[in-house]
Amino acid sequence: MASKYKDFGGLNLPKISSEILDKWIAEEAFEKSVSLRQGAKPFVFYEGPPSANGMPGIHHVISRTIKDLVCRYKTMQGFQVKRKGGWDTHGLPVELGVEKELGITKEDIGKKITVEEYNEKCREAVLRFKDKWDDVTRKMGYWVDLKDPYITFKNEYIESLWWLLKKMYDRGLLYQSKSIQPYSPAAGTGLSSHELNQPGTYKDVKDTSATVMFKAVNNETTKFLFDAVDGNEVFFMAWTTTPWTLPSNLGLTVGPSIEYALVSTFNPYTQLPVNVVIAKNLIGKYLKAEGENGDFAAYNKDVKLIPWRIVTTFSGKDIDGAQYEQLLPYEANSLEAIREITPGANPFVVMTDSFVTTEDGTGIVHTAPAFGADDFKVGQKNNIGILTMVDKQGKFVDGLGEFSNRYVKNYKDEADYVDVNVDISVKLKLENRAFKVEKYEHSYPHCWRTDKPILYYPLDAWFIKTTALKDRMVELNKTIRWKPESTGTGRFGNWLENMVDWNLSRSRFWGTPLPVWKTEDGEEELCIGSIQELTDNLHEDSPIKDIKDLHKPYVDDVILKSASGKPMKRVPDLIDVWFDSGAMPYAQWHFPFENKEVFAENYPADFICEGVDQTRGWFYTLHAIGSLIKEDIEAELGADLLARAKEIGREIDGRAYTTVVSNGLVLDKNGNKMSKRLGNVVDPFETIDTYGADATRWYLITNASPWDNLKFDINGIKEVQRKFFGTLYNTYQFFALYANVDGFTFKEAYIPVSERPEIDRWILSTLNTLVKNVTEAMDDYEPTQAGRLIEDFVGEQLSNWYVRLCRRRFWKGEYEKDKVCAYQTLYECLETVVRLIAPISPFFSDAVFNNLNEVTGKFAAASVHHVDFPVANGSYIDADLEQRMQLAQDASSLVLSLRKKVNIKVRQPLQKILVPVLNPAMQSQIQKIEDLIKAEVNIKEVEYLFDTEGFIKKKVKPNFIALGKKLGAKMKAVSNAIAAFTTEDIIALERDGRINLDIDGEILTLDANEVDITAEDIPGWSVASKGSLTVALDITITETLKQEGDAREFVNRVQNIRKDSGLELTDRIDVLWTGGGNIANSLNIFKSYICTEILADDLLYTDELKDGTEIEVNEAKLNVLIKKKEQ
RNA sequence: AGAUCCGUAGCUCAGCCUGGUUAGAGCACUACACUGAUAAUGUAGGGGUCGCCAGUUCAAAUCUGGCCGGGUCUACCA
Repeated sequence: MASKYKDFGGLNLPKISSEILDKWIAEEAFEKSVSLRQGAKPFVFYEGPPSANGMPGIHHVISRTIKDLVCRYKTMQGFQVKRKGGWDTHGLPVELGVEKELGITKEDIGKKITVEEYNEKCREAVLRFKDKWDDVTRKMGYWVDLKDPYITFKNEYIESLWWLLKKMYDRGLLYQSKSIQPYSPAAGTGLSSHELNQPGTYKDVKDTSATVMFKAVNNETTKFLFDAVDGNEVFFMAWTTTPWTLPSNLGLTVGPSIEYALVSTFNPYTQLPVNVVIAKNLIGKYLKAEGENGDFAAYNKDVKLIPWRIVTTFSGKDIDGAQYEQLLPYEANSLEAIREITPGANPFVVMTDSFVTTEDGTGIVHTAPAFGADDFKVGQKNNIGILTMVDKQGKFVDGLGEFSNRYVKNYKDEADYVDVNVDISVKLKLENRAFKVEKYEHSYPHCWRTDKPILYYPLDAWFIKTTALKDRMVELNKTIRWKPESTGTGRFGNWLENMVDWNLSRSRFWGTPLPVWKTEDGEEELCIGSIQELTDNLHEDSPIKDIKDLHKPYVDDVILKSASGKPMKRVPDLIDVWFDSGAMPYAQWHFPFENKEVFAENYPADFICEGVDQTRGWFYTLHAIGSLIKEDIEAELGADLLARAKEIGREIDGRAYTTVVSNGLVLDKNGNKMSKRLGNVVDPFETIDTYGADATRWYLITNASPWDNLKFDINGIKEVQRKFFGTLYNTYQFFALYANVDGFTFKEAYIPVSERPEIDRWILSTLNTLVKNVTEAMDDYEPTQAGRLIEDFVGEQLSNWYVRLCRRRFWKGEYEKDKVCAYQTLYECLETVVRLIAPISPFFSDAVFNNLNEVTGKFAAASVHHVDFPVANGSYIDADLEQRMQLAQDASSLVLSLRKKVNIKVRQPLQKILVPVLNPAMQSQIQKIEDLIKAEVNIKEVEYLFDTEGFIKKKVKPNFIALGKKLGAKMKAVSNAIAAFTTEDIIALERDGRINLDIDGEILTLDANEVDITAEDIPGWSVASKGSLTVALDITITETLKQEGDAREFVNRVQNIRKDSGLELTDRIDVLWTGGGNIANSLNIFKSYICTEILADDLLYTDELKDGTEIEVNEAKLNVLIKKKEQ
């Protein structure tokens, strides 16, 4: 055990962190923090697996700080908190990274590079930055098990996923269907709705939009239109922001009850007279109101104002079934081609559907069934067929004339890309088929990885029928504690309400294979739920009999045998990577193949935390899988394990987690999102290395609630470092300095708090109030509040008041009871504070804790993270005491401000202050802290004024809270009456306890406790007041006071000389002085006082002094020489 | 378009749930002090139409409605 408290020798948080980190690693502090709680109730935390194929950013630090502080807090509260780390390893981010690195595209896989080699590359790439991640994890002080993480590409992990999928399959919750899916040509894969819902996918882009004219066919339905325009051409106008879908157009959709108009006008591009059909209230979007019924005859290309008139109006259902001529006929989209795909299809008709609105465009929707979910639906209903004139790489197919093989968007980043949408529009303009072409800004979804616009595309896909369990998911969500609550009820709740089935399949290479095998004719199908099942169903011709790796391409070589003996091949799809992470509660333990007991103890999670962007990501997939799989989990665990789980507080009800914290984004200091593009990304390593993990974490947590977006400003960290850690550091250093001098090691018996001085009892009361409040805040997952409370305590109460007022107790006098009280009290404060801050600030707290504990040995623990969180001792809390200390602080502040006003420095003693007391309780409160005030502001006495003669001028204000309820509407009048009170009125009110008021002829009785009476002024005195406290200062400086002031000034100068000369605190000195003029007398009178203060054995006047130091005391010049006495 | 959060001093934030006296802190700035904790500290000062407009109320930063601005998310939006 050390005998001295260690001197930090300067506040270097990064250095402290790295020393503590070394110590943790050497002592396996993390592992111990878990093993020490063996047998305790578990607090279950799930780590959302990051993908280690990119560098960690500062935004990863905030959620990990929250995760860490909660886990540390719960550990200190006595729970056992295992934290298994994890890595998300599959999916698009990895694949695209590899593609980029190898300079290949999806099409090259299997050609230029084998799938085997490609997947091997992915496997290598996926943990490329694992070291960096582990490094940031360690450096930021995030305790998570890095040695035994779950990794989603492991066979065991995949096997668990297969088990889950099989269970869903058996329940009919996994099915195949063709549907219009968001598809990323650049990535070559379909996207799920939650991938589409990643932040940043919807972007405002300017696209070429075209309002095009479909030429109507004159028949029974449209006859009334043609008749109205004397048999001239009639066009249906439709608007599109995706002209590339026009070759795939097969229909037009109108709203059945929308009012349409047939308008005669001119085509602005060709100046030809045209008759167009458009929703009546959208005419204004295309034609100026002033042009209505304009002069048709005078129109030519130089006339700006196009004349138009409404020929007739009708409703959408009137043109239901109307036919039109194909807009862009080519070989590939001919009627024959259409009917080859969809026999009996009847395209190019006008249909009705309720999804049509008149908010945009023309009220007539160009319908290409392949490229929109609504289009597909309405197209199927009306059997118009389906045309997919764009291939999976995002380019037009052959047989589309000049547009064949052109990319519909710039998917290849071609420098000389010419927008085919513009070319289509130009062509239509020339053909008198375009009415308006313009750039249109709208928000359009983009692939979350490639940043390229997605398109909607008909795909075969496998779905999980989440909608079947919607009610359960909604109900369960109501029992999950969300921080902040609104994310759960609002963002997540709404999402659940509007859920669609989970599009699970992905046509990529590196991922968990969908474990479904089919016969070639598609008649027989088998879903595999384990490796055992796979081997049990092997076909004798299967080239692979003993599978080593469940990934492609090996898994695709496995041929299974159907019930009827036919060979079965696996469907080519992989599954959504979000299923990987959403299944981690089960797969991390290789459940149910292994670890059933461990799983039972660790399901569901008590707490998870990720960024708000995970709401529709991980939070959703965890919740969905949990809800879907509940019965299977119960069945698998069996009654015994379920009962055991319940004993330790685990309840399996379908929830995968019971509390979820979703933190906001980290923005740059100007409030912009951090992005590589803007170059405003903050490097966590740099930040942590420069300012230390403690200051960084403290800043991230206390600056704003975690769910508010954080404007990250490095100056904020500097401030935290200086104000909070600097103050705490100083307080510790102060303690260590004197405790080392006096040899305080807490070996004396604990002095009962009741026997300690008032100020000790006060700080301990405040400390325990703090503990109580911090515990409440932490229990409520409000670390920001907890941190701010601690900051206030350390900065204001402990350092700035307790230590400042108590300094003399530490350096003066003998080592006796009062001093021991002071040491014990300050020690307890420090030790408690470091335990309170340990969850947020794990390094510095541990350093201070160790420094303290190594001397006192009060805890048999090597780390603050192995001890218990402080528990508030209610018997220490004394509200009266805290209140009167507040009075003392206020009174001192008032006196200091008065001194400032009259320019009398604090070192100059003054005789007294006057405090008017309004009631005996107030006097008694102040009397108890009188000595503190006197010492703090350097005055001799406090005089209480009981005003019965009207000496004190008083002010009265209504107590609005009390009176408001009673008076209601009369409040204003009464308030005015009170404001007009004379001093006599107030005296009468105080004396009688009530007064009658005449309010508009009505007599009201006003009770004394319905008003607040304060002393406002003491005539002839300089006063200051705050709240009900008023203080007057006697500024008369008598000769004695002046002499004492001189003596104090002198002491101060000598102390400075002592310090400058490098004397130890305890060194004794002799002092020679000369000069002094009119203060010489003061020094003689206060000689013994001075000697005590400066530890001088003698203070001698001499006529002449060489080598002295010249000083000035209250304008008198002296020369002083101090001599250190040898011991 | 809908949901949600945010809008209070130059900056970062309290206060709002539960309406009530003169709306508070810290940072920054200015001035003056203080200095056996000194990479500290105190006092004072400037700086606010509490985003805007209505409503409820005796009383609104606080409650209600609407609007504006910003962020995030959702959306079949052609």
